[in-house]
Amino acid sequence: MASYNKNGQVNIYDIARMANVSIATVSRVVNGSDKVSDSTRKKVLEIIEKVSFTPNVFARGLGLNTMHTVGITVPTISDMYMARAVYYLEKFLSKNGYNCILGCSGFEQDGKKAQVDLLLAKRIDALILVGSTYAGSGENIHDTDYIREAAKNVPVFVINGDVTGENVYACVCDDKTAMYEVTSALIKSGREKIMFLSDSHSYSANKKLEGYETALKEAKIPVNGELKMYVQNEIHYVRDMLLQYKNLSFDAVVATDDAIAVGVLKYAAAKGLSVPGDISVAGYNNSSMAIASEPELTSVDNHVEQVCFDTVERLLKVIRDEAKEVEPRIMVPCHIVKRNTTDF
Amino acid sequence: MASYNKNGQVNIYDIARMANVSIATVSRVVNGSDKVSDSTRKKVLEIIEKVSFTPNVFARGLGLNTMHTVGITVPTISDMYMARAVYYLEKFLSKNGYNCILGCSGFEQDGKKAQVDLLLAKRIDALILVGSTYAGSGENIHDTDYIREAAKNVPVFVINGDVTGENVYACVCDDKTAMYEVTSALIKSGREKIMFLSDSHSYSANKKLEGYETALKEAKIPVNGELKMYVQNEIHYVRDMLLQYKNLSFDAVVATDDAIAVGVLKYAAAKGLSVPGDISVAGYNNSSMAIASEPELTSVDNHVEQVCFDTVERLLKVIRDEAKEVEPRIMVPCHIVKRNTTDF
DNA sequence: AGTACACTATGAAAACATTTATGGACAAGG
DNA sequence: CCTTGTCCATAAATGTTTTCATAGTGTACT
Repeated sequence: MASYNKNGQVNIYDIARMANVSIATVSRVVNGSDKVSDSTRKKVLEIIEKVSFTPNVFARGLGLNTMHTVGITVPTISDMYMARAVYYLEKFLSKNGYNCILGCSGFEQDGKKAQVDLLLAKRIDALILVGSTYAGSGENIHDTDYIREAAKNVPVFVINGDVTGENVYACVCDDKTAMYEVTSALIKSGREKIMFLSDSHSYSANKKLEGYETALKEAKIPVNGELKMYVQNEIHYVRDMLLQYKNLSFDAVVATDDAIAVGVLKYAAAKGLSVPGDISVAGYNNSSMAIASEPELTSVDNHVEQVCFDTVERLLKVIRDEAKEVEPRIMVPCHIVKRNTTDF
Repeated sequence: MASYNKNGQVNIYDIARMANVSIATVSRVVNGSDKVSDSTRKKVLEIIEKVSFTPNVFARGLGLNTMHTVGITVPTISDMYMARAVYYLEKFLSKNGYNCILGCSGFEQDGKKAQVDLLLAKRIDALILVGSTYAGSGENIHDTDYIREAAKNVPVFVINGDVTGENVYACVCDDKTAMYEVTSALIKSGREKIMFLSDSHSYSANKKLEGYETALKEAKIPVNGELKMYVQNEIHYVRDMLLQYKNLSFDAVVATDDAIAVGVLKYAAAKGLSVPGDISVAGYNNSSMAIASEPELTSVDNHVEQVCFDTVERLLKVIRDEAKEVEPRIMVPCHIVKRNTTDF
């Protein structure tokens, strides 16, 4: 009985005709809003069910100027931390009726900007940027103007980044405190030559460095530049790099990611050093690698789930025009997961 | 100079007025199509650039009945294999002007169906389902009718699943051959009591089982049901489970995922068994765990990148109405990455 | 009882911003 | 003068939401 249009889909006119009502009434029924008599509502719903009518999102988007979609950009999803973040964001958002459109921007500034523009063109309701708001990995240059530019159109939520501005909100892990605590624990357990291995100059990485240095200073241990190194976030790269040094002397390592820490374990194994006896090692992110390695890795859990949950919660508030109630910046604590590569 | 409409956005009428042309001409310029004189095109483009006009996707979607979007469903993205798949799919699709809308369905049938319906309602141009088309993880029941139902609306592409039907296309890894080769290699290196550890009854897992059994039969080794076990895909679970058995005798293990294999390594370490001396172990998926473990894990690389690339390539063909040219089902070979947990 | 009034349920039509089919103006070539 | 081709404008079509208007119904006041 349903007459189909050019696209072969039932539309609101078909429903209206079949139910002997106007399209306005059908629309009201579909949107659950307003006052419609129970009998009419029932009649319309039955027909909608029978011909399985789904309102056209484009037309709806045109009318409402929104499609209940949020954009998520990550540098890459091929990284356990990012993957988990996307997983939780999607989970919480879809639970609230929002779809996620995903963009992997790469680590370059150009890619990120392009990705953001692409998402904005889709008329998303909000934008979430996960991590790495800095440009490049070796440079300390960063340009976040394009983010503030984007914020003129939609609220922007940054996870583990340091952008601020009108209509941009941030949620960060307290990486500084976590790294301070790890380093302090190592010092208390008798370590003095603690190496800091990082894979980037990102906001998070810099906070971790601050925590590390604060702990050293507090213990009156001079900060030794030679013990601070930037490496690729790759197990074998780290192992091989450390093996090249002849006169490197250290008795502990704090790393900004588990892969780096595992690289140190491989180095220790190659040199015949015992862990945590000769060298204590602490990783970061509490990834699956932390329990795959031998010995199993002490690591920092940065509560991705919590961060994502808080972000989505605030995002929904902002979208619902309760922006005054949401803080522009919140911080979530981390916690240390003690395993077998440290003796604290 | 630009006059803004209710939503504060420049529209095609504004451009038309400023350029002294009709909106049809602006549309033609924007879409690059048709014949427009160079002078007009230039004039219009300049104005578009100046006021940074972006066509409204909703209106465009309404007119074209497409928004250049494809839906991707995965059971979870919090799994390295899935995460990498999504990464590559997004990469190849966005390179071709398509956006991805992501849905994590969970492993339950209901969730999957709901997720698919949600995506269809968004009028996606195609749907990609990654892995696990089976229901549950312990049951062999599967209902793929909802997928064929979805295929009535959009082309469906299944990665590592066994659905077939009108308008559904599949791309699978040759897991059977890979597992056959791993098992054969273990047999040739002198192993006889080879255990098969799997985490699911998915299509892939079943293919792996077939390969395993084929290799045994070919070598005239009887298939021992006790050596075939289903476990959780979790390192410590596997270790603890194996430790519970008193009289379990095996000299090799093939696993359907690296995490399971690493669990076996942990078991061996706890029992004081040498790997690969006393027990040879082979993992699957060649994840980051494979090089994090000690010794490093022999594993199977199933070429996610290739699978995703092929899928997107065929998807684009189908969307461009070249469906006759694309095969409904293709298979991509895997390859074994030899490391230190096997002596072949 | 009659009238004014409020309120409910519903319909008509405008608005949303595009694409595209149709056809017209104009120029060039026979 | 007729034909052909190029460039472009007019208008229809796409499928909703929402504002405004109105018919109908019940209520209170005179």
